[in-house]
Amino acid sequence: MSGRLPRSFYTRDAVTVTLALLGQRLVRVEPDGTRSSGRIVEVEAYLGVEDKAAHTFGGRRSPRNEAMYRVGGTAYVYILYGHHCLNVVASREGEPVAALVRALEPEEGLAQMYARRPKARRDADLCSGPGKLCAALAITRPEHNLADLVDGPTLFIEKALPRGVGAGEVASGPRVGVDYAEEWAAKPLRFWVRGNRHVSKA
DNA sequence: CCTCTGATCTTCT
DNA sequence: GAAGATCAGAGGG
Repeated sequence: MSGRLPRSFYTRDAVTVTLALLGQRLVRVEPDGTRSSGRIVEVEAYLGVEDKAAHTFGGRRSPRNEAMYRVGGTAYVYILYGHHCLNVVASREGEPVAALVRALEPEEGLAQMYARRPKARRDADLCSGPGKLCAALAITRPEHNLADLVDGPTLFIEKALPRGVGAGEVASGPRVGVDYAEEWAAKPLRFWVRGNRHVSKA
Protein backbone atom coordinates (compact mmCIF):
# COMPACT_ATOMS: atom_id res chain seq x y z
CA MET A 1 0.00 0.00 0.00
CA SER A 2 1.18 3.51 -0.68
CA GLY A 3 1.85 6.05 2.03
CA ARG A 4 0.45 9.45 2.64
CA LEU A 5 2.29 12.53 1.49
CA PRO A 6 4.22 13.95 4.48
CA ARG A 7 4.20 17.53 5.74
CA SER A 8 7.40 18.28 3.84
CA PHE A 9 5.57 17.69 0.57
CA TYR A 10 3.19 20.57 1.27
CA THR A 11 5.50 23.12 2.86
CA ARG A 12 7.24 23.95 -0.41
CA ASP A 13 6.36 26.87 -2.68
CA ALA A 14 2.87 26.94 -4.17
CA VAL A 15 3.61 26.23 -7.82
CA THR A 16 5.93 23.34 -6.91
CA VAL A 17 3.24 21.79 -4.72
CA THR A 18 0.53 22.38 -7.33
CA LEU A 19 2.53 20.62 -10.04
CA ALA A 20 3.58 17.80 -7.71
CA LEU A 21 -0.05 17.05 -6.88
CA LEU A 22 -0.69 15.85 -10.43
CA GLY A 23 -0.79 12.07 -10.43
CA GLN A 24 -1.22 11.71 -6.65
CA ARG A 25 -4.30 9.97 -5.19
CA LEU A 26 -6.92 11.96 -3.26
CA VAL A 27 -8.65 9.63 -0.79
CA ARG A 28 -11.91 9.97 1.15
CA VAL A 29 -12.60 7.44 3.91
CA GLU A 30 -16.12 6.92 5.33
CA PRO A 31 -16.71 6.28 9.02
CA ASP A 32 -17.24 2.60 8.14
CA GLY A 33 -13.87 2.46 6.39
CA THR A 34 -15.15 2.61 2.81
CA ARG A 35 -12.75 4.36 0.43
CA SER A 36 -13.47 6.62 -2.52
CA SER A 37 -10.47 7.93 -4.42
CA GLY A 38 -9.09 9.31 -7.63
CA ARG A 39 -5.86 10.35 -9.26
CA ILE A 40 -5.43 14.15 -9.45
CA VAL A 41 -5.35 15.19 -13.11
CA GLU A 42 -6.07 18.95 -13.02
CA VAL A 43 -5.02 21.70 -10.58
CA GLU A 44 -4.64 25.46 -10.32
CA ALA A 45 -2.26 27.57 -8.20
CA TYR A 46 -3.52 30.58 -6.21
CA LEU A 47 -0.75 32.85 -5.10
CA GLY A 48 -1.54 34.74 -1.93
CA VAL A 49 -2.03 38.45 -1.38
CA GLU A 50 -0.78 39.64 -4.79
CA ASP A 51 -2.95 37.34 -6.91
CA LYS A 52 -6.06 39.21 -7.99
CA ALA A 53 -7.90 35.95 -8.60
CA ALA A 54 -7.22 34.62 -5.07
CA HIS A 55 -9.57 34.94 -2.11
CA THR A 56 -6.63 36.32 -0.15
CA PHE A 57 -5.90 39.17 -2.59
CA GLY A 58 -4.87 42.32 -0.77
CA GLY A 59 -4.33 40.45 2.47
CA ARG A 60 -8.02 40.32 3.30
CA ARG A 61 -8.31 37.74 6.04
CA SER A 62 -11.77 36.51 7.02
CA PRO A 63 -13.50 33.50 8.53
CA ARG A 64 -14.03 32.21 5.02
CA ASN A 65 -10.36 32.14 3.94
CA GLU A 66 -8.78 31.44 7.33
CA ALA A 67 -7.58 28.01 6.20
CA MET A 68 -5.41 29.60 3.50
CA TYR A 69 -3.22 31.09 6.23
CA ARG A 70 -2.55 27.77 7.94
CA VAL A 71 0.43 25.49 7.44
CA GLY A 72 0.89 23.57 4.18
CA GLY A 73 -1.19 20.39 4.15
CA THR A 74 -4.35 22.06 5.48
CA ALA A 75 -7.59 21.76 3.46
CA TYR A 76 -9.40 24.93 2.42
CA VAL A 77 -12.99 24.12 1.40
CA TYR A 78 -15.35 26.90 0.30
CA ILE A 79 -18.74 27.10 -1.38
CA LEU A 80 -19.30 28.72 -4.76
CA TYR A 81 -22.67 28.88 -6.58
CA GLY A 82 -23.87 26.25 -4.17
CA HIS A 83 -20.99 23.82 -4.86
CA HIS A 84 -18.02 22.88 -2.66
CA CYS A 85 -14.45 23.35 -3.88
CA LEU A 86 -11.28 21.85 -2.36
CA ASN A 87 -7.91 23.59 -2.09
CA VAL A 88 -4.70 22.11 -0.75
CA VAL A 89 -2.85 24.79 1.21
CA ALA A 90 0.88 25.06 0.50
CA SER A 91 3.95 26.72 2.01
CA ARG A 92 4.31 27.84 5.61
CA GLU A 93 1.85 29.24 8.10
CA GLY A 94 0.99 32.88 7.35
CA GLU A 95 1.61 32.60 3.61
CA PRO A 96 -1.85 32.16 2.02
CA VAL A 97 -1.15 30.10 -1.11
CA ALA A 98 -2.89 26.95 -2.30
CA ALA A 99 -3.70 24.54 -5.10
CA LEU A 100 -7.31 24.17 -6.24
CA VAL A 101 -8.05 20.54 -7.12
CA ARG A 102 -10.11 20.72 -10.32
CA ALA A 103 -10.42 17.13 -11.53
CA LEU A 104 -9.76 13.50 -10.63
CA GLU A 105 -9.61 10.27 -12.57
CA PRO A 106 -11.82 8.01 -10.41
CA GLU A 107 -10.06 4.93 -9.01
CA GLU A 108 -11.87 3.46 -6.00
CA GLY A 109 -15.53 3.61 -4.97
CA LEU A 110 -17.07 4.32 -8.37
CA ALA A 111 -20.48 2.97 -7.33
CA GLN A 112 -20.56 5.30 -4.34
CA MET A 113 -19.58 8.23 -6.56
CA TYR A 114 -22.45 7.52 -8.94
CA ALA A 115 -24.80 7.37 -5.96
CA ARG A 116 -23.62 10.80 -4.82
CA ARG A 117 -23.79 12.26 -8.34
CA PRO A 118 -27.06 10.95 -9.79
CA LYS A 119 -26.73 13.17 -12.88
CA ALA A 120 -23.50 11.52 -14.00
CA ARG A 121 -23.88 9.27 -17.05
CA ARG A 122 -20.30 8.06 -17.42
CA ASP A 123 -17.02 7.96 -15.52
CA ALA A 124 -15.83 11.18 -17.12
CA ASP A 125 -18.78 13.05 -15.55
CA LEU A 126 -17.96 11.95 -11.99
CA CYS A 127 -15.01 14.14 -10.98
CA SER A 128 -14.37 16.44 -13.98
CA GLY A 129 -14.72 19.74 -12.10
CA PRO A 130 -14.01 21.15 -8.63
CA GLY A 131 -17.64 20.97 -7.51
CA LYS A 132 -18.19 17.55 -9.03
CA LEU A 133 -15.26 15.88 -7.30
CA CYS A 134 -16.28 17.27 -3.91
CA ALA A 135 -19.77 15.87 -4.40
CA ALA A 136 -18.40 12.50 -5.58
CA LEU A 137 -16.11 12.18 -2.54
CA ALA A 138 -18.56 13.86 -0.11
CA ILE A 139 -16.11 16.65 0.70
CA THR A 140 -17.91 19.47 2.53
CA ARG A 141 -16.96 22.68 4.24
CA PRO A 142 -18.43 21.72 7.64
CA GLU A 143 -16.53 18.44 7.70
CA HIS A 144 -13.30 19.24 5.86
CA ASN A 145 -12.47 22.95 5.94
CA LEU A 146 -9.35 23.35 8.13
CA ALA A 147 -8.79 19.58 8.13
CA ASP A 148 -5.18 18.42 8.17
CA LEU A 149 -4.44 16.23 5.15
CA VAL A 150 -1.26 14.91 6.81
CA ASP A 151 -2.92 13.50 9.94
CA GLY A 152 -6.68 13.68 9.37
CA PRO A 153 -8.81 10.51 9.42
CA THR A 154 -11.24 11.05 6.52
CA LEU A 155 -9.41 13.01 3.82
CA PHE A 156 -5.80 12.70 2.70
CA ILE A 157 -3.50 12.30 -0.30
CA GLU A 158 -1.46 9.20 -1.07
CA LYS A 159 1.71 9.14 -3.06
CA ALA A 160 1.06 7.44 -6.38
CA LEU A 161 3.55 4.69 -7.12
CA PRO A 162 5.86 4.18 -8.78
CA ARG A 163 5.88 7.86 -9.67
CA GLY A 164 3.69 10.85 -10.36
CA VAL A 165 3.39 12.52 -13.73
CA GLY A 166 6.31 13.21 -16.05
CA ALA A 167 7.01 16.79 -17.13
CA GLY A 168 6.22 15.86 -20.71
CA GLU A 169 2.68 14.85 -19.76
CA VAL A 170 1.78 18.19 -18.20
CA ALA A 171 -0.04 20.95 -20.08
CA SER A 172 -0.65 24.47 -18.73
CA GLY A 173 -2.89 27.45 -19.45
CA PRO A 174 -4.92 30.27 -17.88
CA ARG A 175 -7.07 29.46 -14.85
CA VAL A 176 -10.80 28.92 -15.34
CA GLY A 177 -13.36 31.58 -14.42
CA VAL A 178 -10.97 34.36 -13.42
CA ASP A 179 -11.34 36.72 -16.39
CA TYR A 180 -11.96 39.59 -13.96
CA ALA A 181 -8.44 39.26 -12.51
CA GLU A 182 -6.74 41.58 -15.00
CA GLU A 183 -3.05 40.74 -15.51
CA TRP A 184 -3.43 37.66 -13.31
CA ALA A 185 -6.12 36.20 -15.56
CA ALA A 186 -3.71 35.25 -18.34
CA LYS A 187 -0.95 33.69 -16.25
CA PRO A 188 -0.53 29.95 -16.96
CA LEU A 189 -1.34 28.70 -13.45
CA ARG A 190 -3.68 25.88 -14.47
CA PHE A 191 -1.99 22.51 -15.00
CA TRP A 192 -3.45 19.24 -16.23
CA VAL A 193 -2.44 15.83 -17.51
CA ARG A 194 -2.36 16.15 -21.26
CA GLY A 195 -4.95 14.07 -23.04
CA ASN A 196 -6.67 12.82 -19.89
CA ARG A 197 -10.42 12.63 -20.48
CA HIS A 198 -11.29 13.51 -16.87
CA VAL A 199 -10.03 17.11 -16.98
CA SER A 200 -12.79 19.75 -16.78
CA LYS A 201 -11.90 21.15 -20.19
CA ALA A 202 -9.15 20.56 -22.71
C1' DC B 1 -18.63 18.44 -30.23
C1' DC B 2 -19.55 23.39 -28.95
C1' DT B 3 -21.63 27.80 -26.90
C1' DC B 4 -25.06 29.94 -24.16
C1' DT B 5 -28.11 30.49 -20.22
C1' DG B 6 -30.56 29.79 -15.77
C1' DA B 7 -30.14 27.93 -11.09
C1' DT B 8 -27.82 28.24 -7.02
C1' DC B 9 -26.27 30.19 -2.22
C1' DT B 10 -22.45 31.87 0.65
C1' DT B 11 -19.73 35.83 1.58
C1' DC B 12 -18.74 40.43 2.18
C1' DT B 13 -20.18 45.33 1.19
C1' DG C 1 -27.61 43.71 -2.85
C1' DA C 2 -24.00 42.03 -5.91
C1' DA C 3 -20.47 39.02 -7.21
C1' DG C 4 -18.50 34.83 -8.06
C1' DA C 5 -12.09 29.62 -8.39
C1' DT C 6 -19.64 26.13 -10.94
C1' DC C 7 -23.02 22.77 -12.95
C1' DA C 8 -26.42 20.96 -16.06
C1' DG C 9 -29.47 21.29 -19.74
C1' DA C 10 -30.84 23.17 -24.23
C1' DG C 11 -29.98 24.12 -28.83
C1' DG C 12 -27.09 24.26 -32.99
C1' DG C 13 -23.25 22.07 -36.09
